[in-house]
Amino acid sequence: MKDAKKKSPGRPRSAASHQAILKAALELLGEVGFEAMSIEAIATRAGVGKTTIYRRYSSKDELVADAIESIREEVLTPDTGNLWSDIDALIENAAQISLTPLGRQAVAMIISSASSNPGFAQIYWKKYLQPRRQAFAIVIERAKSRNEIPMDLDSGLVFDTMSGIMLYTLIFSPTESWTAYIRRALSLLLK
Amino acid sequence: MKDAKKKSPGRPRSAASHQAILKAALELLGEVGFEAMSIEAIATRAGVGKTTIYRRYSSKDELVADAIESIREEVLTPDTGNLWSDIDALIENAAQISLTPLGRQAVAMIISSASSNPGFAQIYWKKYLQPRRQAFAIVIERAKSRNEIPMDLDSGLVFDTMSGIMLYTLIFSPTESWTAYIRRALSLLLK
DNA sequence: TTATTTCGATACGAAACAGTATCGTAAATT
DNA sequence: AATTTACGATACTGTTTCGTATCGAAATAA
Repeated sequence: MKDAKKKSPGRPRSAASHQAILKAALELLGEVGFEAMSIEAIATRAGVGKTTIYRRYSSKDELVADAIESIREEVLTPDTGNLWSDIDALIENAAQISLTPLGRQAVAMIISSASSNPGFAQIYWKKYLQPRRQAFAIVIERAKSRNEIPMDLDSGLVFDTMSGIMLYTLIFSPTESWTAYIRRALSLLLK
Repeated sequence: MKDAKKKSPGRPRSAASHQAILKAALELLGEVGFEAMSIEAIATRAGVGKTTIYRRYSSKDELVADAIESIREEVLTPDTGNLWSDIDALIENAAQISLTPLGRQAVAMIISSASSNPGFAQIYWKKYLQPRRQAFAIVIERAKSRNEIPMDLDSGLVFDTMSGIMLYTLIFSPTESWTAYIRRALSLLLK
């Protein structure tokens, strides 16, 4: 990737502008949502000409997909030696990512595009959820080897259920704290 | 409601037009989504003047909220004498409501408006989810009295978790059938 | 009948954006 | 130095939608 150094002549694309565009896009996504954000607004906020955006992306979908991609956090695979400590770490991590206007908007965008543009949900699944699902499987496997949970537990199913309750409580906030409620749901699954 | 008969003079509002507006709004919501649907498009499809819509609603939010409200299905409270038969009925019912473009769009709309307009999620919660949550509690209570499940099971938590996995699999379809996957998740919760 | 209100249709101004083109300048390769 | 490409700025056309206003016709109450 990076090895494909500068070969062609001419002024190279500005990395600074590129970053500014992605940053502005993410800010606006969190503030006004996907549909309401215009290319012009992104350009203005980024301090960049519209041309500079159109030179890189041919559609808003493309731009936003790239912007979301750019904030991919590293996948967490806690290993504290205790299942519930591991899980608490995962929940805490998820809270930091999801409980923001941007996180909510990203989720909303994925859902609304899921029916009209199934490919987008697929990308999100593959790039974001799948790695976390596998990391979760490792945590579960370790717990199995410590005899903390039954050997035949389907880690994928547990992960999906956990993701589901996280998503649900993202929209309909529980009366108790988000992390506590998630924890309680998981204890139901893993007891 | 209906008893508030015609009192004021003048031509009454056309019930037929009203229905046509709601129908057109729902169709468009399912086809193009909330943001992309215009008042003009709704009016055209309903065979109605824009004026007729603006006379009833002052914003698209208001119109769509009313349209969604109008399709409220009756709340199901199965009582087959067996917990899993009851649950299967509930899952089947949920599948018929949710697994449509319209259902998906409605969910997407609720989520995306949840961050900018928390009131909308509240309305949905109160009018749609809350009654179902209570109906589910009744089903669970009956199962408790039949000793099918532990007495201290938190039916609300189970309902929320079930709703969560339904929501999640609405977006990221499982490899096996939707209803089967939901059933499997529930068996994890209730075993 | 008369007054009142809604009906669908149409026109209108205002605003927001999309997407393209052009411009003079800046930064790179050859 | 010459060439090539990207830069930000600006202007422009075209489209879409909003929200309001106006119209003659229709429906209803007093």
